[in-house]
Amino acid sequence: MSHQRDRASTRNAQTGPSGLDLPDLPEATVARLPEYLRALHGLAETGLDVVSSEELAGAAGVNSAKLRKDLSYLRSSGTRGVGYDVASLIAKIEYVLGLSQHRTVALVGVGNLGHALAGYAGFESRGFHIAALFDADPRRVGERIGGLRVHHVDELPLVVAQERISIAVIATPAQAAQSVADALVACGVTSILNFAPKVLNVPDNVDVRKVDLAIELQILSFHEHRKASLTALPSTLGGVLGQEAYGS
Amino acid sequence: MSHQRDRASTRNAQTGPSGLDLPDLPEATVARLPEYLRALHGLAETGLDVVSSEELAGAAGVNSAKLRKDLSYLRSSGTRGVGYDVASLIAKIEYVLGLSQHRTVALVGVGNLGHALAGYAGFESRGFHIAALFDADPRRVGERIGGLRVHHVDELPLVVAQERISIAVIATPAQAAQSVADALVACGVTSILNFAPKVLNVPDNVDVRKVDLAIELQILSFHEHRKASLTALPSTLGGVLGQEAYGS
DNA sequence: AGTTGTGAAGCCCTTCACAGCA
DNA sequence: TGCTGTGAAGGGCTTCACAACT
Repeated sequence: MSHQRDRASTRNAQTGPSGLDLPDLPEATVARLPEYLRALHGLAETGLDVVSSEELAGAAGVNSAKLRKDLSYLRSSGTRGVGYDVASLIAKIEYVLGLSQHRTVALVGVGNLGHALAGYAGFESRGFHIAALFDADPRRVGERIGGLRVHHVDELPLVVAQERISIAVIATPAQAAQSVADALVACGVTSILNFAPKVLNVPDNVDVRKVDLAIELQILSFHEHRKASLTALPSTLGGVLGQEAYGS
Repeated sequence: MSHQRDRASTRNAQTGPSGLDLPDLPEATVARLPEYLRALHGLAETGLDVVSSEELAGAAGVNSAKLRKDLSYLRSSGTRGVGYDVASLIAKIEYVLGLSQHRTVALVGVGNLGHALAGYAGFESRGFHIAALFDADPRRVGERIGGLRVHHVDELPLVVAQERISIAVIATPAQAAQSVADALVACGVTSILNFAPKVLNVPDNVDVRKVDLAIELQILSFHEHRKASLTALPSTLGGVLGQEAYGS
């Protein structure tokens, strides 16, 4: 009965003692906020400081009604007739996503893929600090990658506690993934990004997101297959489908 | 007005001239078929040759009603009172996903991430063959990665035609992604897997799927933030939430 | 007896269309 | 006048619960 990111809608607005005040966001909205954030940073760089829902939606690749509804959950503060203030919208989204503090991340498995993730600049620039690397292979332990020493997985409890890590990335082979997840959970890690092609079994208080590269290609393959079977049709409108021009 | 994987439900069942016969699948189902396939291969390796919806659903991390409904779209042929034949279900899903033929893939951008993707064994083992590598950096052109020579992007049209490539992976920096996508589309590529943190603008007949690693972490960060604000509550049931045991 | 296949109900999310406000 | 914020309608997906079948 694993759940693997199915839980919907965050619980009701809660006002914590520390002035915390997180609104009740649909999961679909949460998944889009990072896209808006990325688009906003792009717009901010161009010097723009107010943006309409139409513009921002365009930059984020969604439709504007959806964007407005999403932002409305953030006790949004656009100005009617004008638009949204770019800087304060960035601040609000970063706050909601918990990015006001840079978050430290552990990465387990520095093989082919893990090695690349360890060096991926996009993490540091977008709110995350990879603070520790681990591998089970003794030959890899001690290796230095981008200024970080690779620890043996046995050191997980120690390092995770020291660095106050709550998010981990698993980039191990499939057969090692579950035991690594168990170890991480035992150390108190409560969020896992899993690149191993394996369903992870974790307690309900732990969030797992998965990225399976082959699955993404297989989904595309399906659509290729479908498109091929459509164009192979004798004389339907199949051939014309999807040949419109594309916009700005 | 970009779309970026929004199109729903595949069009109605079409029986092509070549005996093709693709059912009308909800997009959500398409996205899960690869998970079932992965689970089935795992079960096949253990020697199992019939599996119930309950077992398979467990292995794939979904609930059994959903699995049965998904399979029912494939003019499914389970046997009531018994289960599904593993081998023939594998064959059927592979057929529907268009994996009966190995698909050739181009990879553009052999930097940090692209380099890792080029060497990722999971592609070859799950129906895909990376047939060509490209980069815009002249210093990288000519380099050999896993037996493949890196081409300059200018050679895209030539090589894509030669190798009959219809799927491409973009692993370039964000600012190069759109022009690479344009070039790919011009060569006739109709499916793109995009790792660059940038919304791509493509014609409607081209499918794009995106993987943004930082976004995945940001979504997890939100949940960390939320969990933290819950446990900070004075004395609600916040603390107890998600402390149940977890199953098989 | 056991498991699949599926109508029906419900939920979540998207989209529309416009009232409300600057 | 122009753009946001949102009620209401609509669509797709999930889940339930059981009839159908082996």
